[in-house]
Amino acid sequence: MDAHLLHSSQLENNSKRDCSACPIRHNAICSRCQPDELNALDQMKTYRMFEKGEAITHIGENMAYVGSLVSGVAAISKSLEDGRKQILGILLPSDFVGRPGHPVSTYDVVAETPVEMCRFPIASFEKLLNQSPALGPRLLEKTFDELDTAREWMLLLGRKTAREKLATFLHMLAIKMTRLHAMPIVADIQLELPLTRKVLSDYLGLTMETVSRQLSRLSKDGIISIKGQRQITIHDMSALLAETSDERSG
Amino acid sequence: MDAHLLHSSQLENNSKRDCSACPIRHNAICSRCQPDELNALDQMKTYRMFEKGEAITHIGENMAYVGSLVSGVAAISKSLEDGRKQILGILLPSDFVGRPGHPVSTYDVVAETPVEMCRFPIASFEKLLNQSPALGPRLLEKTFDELDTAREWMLLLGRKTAREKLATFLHMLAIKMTRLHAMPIVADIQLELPLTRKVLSDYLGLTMETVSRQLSRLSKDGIISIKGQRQITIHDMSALLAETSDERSG
DNA sequence: CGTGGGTTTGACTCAAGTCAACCGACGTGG
DNA sequence: CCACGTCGGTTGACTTGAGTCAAACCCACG
Repeated sequence: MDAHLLHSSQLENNSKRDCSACPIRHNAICSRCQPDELNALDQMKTYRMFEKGEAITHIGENMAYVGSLVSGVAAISKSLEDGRKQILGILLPSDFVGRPGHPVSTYDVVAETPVEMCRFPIASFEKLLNQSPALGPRLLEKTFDELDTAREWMLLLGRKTAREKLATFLHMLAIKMTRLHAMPIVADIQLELPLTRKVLSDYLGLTMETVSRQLSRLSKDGIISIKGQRQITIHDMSALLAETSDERSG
Repeated sequence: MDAHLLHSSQLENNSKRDCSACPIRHNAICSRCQPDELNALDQMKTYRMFEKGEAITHIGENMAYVGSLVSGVAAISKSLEDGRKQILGILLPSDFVGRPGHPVSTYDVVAETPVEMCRFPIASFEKLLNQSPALGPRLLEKTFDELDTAREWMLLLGRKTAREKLATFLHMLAIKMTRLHAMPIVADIQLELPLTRKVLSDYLGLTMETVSRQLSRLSKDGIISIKGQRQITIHDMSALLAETSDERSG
């Protein structure tokens, strides 16, 4: 804890990582920026680490920063008064956090693994947003993408069975992984589950136990197999797709 | 009702309604436009009526237009292969339809009442979007608002009970109505349900029967009363809020 | 090798879905 | 003017999928 915090503050102090070497350079909010805009962002950026389980922001907080996730995984969530929790989105590297113009956060955002963020003071960012011709359109595009993802999930949460939810999640994860690693879609895709059963259940609107049971059933049915608690192999992508009940799969 | 339809089809033929007299002028995508931009929009706009039940767009369609809803109510939805349907959002006057830059629709959008739209050819609109300093930020703001709404609904769909869902819907509707009509929040708020039980069930991720039962129960519990099938009176807003289980209500 | 967090599995419960009958308002046509 | 059909809504009886509670399990780690 202390060691880690020390590490973060080191990063915070010395780091002026070169944007051109940035791993999320071509996908993040800055991806369309010309050298002059990139330079302006470079001036105002600072890096910050969040450890696993740490809150990046929480409901009602007045955010001083917006920014991009550089590495790690974070979850956006909301809860009911008795603690029932729903994960509203998973943030991956290059995803944007914060809403320019609305500094008060409407969500909890928590690091699910160690997370590194590239942050901009919200006021400075808003100012640049009003001038830059590249920043606004990119943010709009990213926001539309998030809206599409959220609505896809609404269909899952409102209308899919537990088995369909798991199948959809695994299928989506497999597609993301193969795209990311530019792998061919073949038989026996190997996945490393980045989430615990509990987190997964909060993402799918289920309980831990139901997630566990449905994974077992998919395994018994030969569609996937499970090694340990995090290694999943998909044997039959088209069978998995069929289990999602999505329109396009029929 | 008939008068309204007549009025609208007249509009379709002759219409070049003056933007300054437009009922959604101060809320729609154009709300921040200066006279010159407004003029450009005015040049490219056409009005179109959709009758109740008619598709405004459907999944996979290549949209020729984007635009604003001027009057009526429409529903955005997605379905599974066996017909299970989830409503992803309700469109009210001043709401925007379409995604500039992505002409292929990812949703079904259906008129739930007679709907009037103010439409812009998508290519022309995109061009203007790149030049106008007012259009982009407003669209971004509207998209963020929709994202917030969608995520609020994800919590409802994933984690709330049937009773909580109904309470949340009624509470939200009451807030909207009182805001819209600038009414004080007092006891006995009268609502006219704009949706059938079936549509409501597709919005809340329930069946028609469950919606009906929960409304009856809320009525028996004295929180609301139901006159006919569309007139609902809320007797106790704070009791209703308590039934939502939302964080802020506790 | 113990200890503990994450996970699996079983037995039971219950909220919501399914299936079906019925109700009541409305519009149409004999 | 009444009979009829339709459509949306309500209610009841029954079923079921997912939740709850609890015990056992399995590595991973110190």
